[in-house]
Amino acid sequence: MIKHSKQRDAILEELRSRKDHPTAEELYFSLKADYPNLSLGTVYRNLNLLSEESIILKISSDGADRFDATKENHYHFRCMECGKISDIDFPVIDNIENNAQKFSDGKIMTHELMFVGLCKNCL
Amino acid sequence: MIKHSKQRDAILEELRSRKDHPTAEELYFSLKADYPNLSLGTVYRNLNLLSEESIILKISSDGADRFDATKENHYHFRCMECGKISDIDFPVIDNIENNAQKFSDGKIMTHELMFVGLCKNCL
DNA sequence: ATAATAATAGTAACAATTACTATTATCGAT
DNA sequence: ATCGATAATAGTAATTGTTACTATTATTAT
Repeated sequence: MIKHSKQRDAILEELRSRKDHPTAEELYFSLKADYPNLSLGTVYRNLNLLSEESIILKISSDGADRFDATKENHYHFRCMECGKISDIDFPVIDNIENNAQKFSDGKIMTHELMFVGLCKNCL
Repeated sequence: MIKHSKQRDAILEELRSRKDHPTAEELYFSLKADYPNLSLGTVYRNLNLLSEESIILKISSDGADRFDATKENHYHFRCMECGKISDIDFPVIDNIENNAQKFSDGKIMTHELMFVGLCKNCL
């Protein structure tokens, strides 16, 4: 049975308020101001819990995992220099999972598209 | 100046001989039979070196990074249950980087497409 | 063959994440 | 509202994946 917690609410709210895709540690430091005795483990535990529930998205990349509060599928851009990940407004490719299904003997359920290059800052 | 090494050759050869996408540790144990005093650090160092040279591809995912000897762009399938990554023979989407470029203020250089679901084994 | 130096093995250090444990907060039943 | 059961937390320790360090070995140009 899952109980409410102020910390979890705050973590989700903070993540939703940001358009970047922060790491657990970045969220932790942002929240530390309002919740001085928040624990980093709590941030990790809740982010994992929320991503298991598909309420948020976990993005694995070089270095620390990043998190994204947007639930509808959308695509990302990663800077190969600084590692920052941002959304890209490229329209989601319709039906691609059905098309890909014929090439797989597993069951395709979703897809992730990452564009990679150099961000404005690093150029 | 870059010098030859038996270890590097063996690592690349082993990676090329496999159609899965092993982790550094998996490669290390495979090679250990033929190179009993191979060091895990050597495997990591060479895999990083080879991926910086774009001779191989590093795939970051949940848990340990995985490596792929195929240089031309192609797509992958990740099992959300066991984490294994395999190739999928879906045709590479032509021109997608140019199309995406208009949605980005950075410089898009490549793209990565990952299908996610359940593999045959885990179904 | 020699000298310069890149690469290695082995180990220590590090960073990101998870596990553990005693305490606290939540929530349903009274 | 209080109580009891237990989920969640804070704080810390442990684990995992990876990189850094150092003395030794291997490679290559001369």
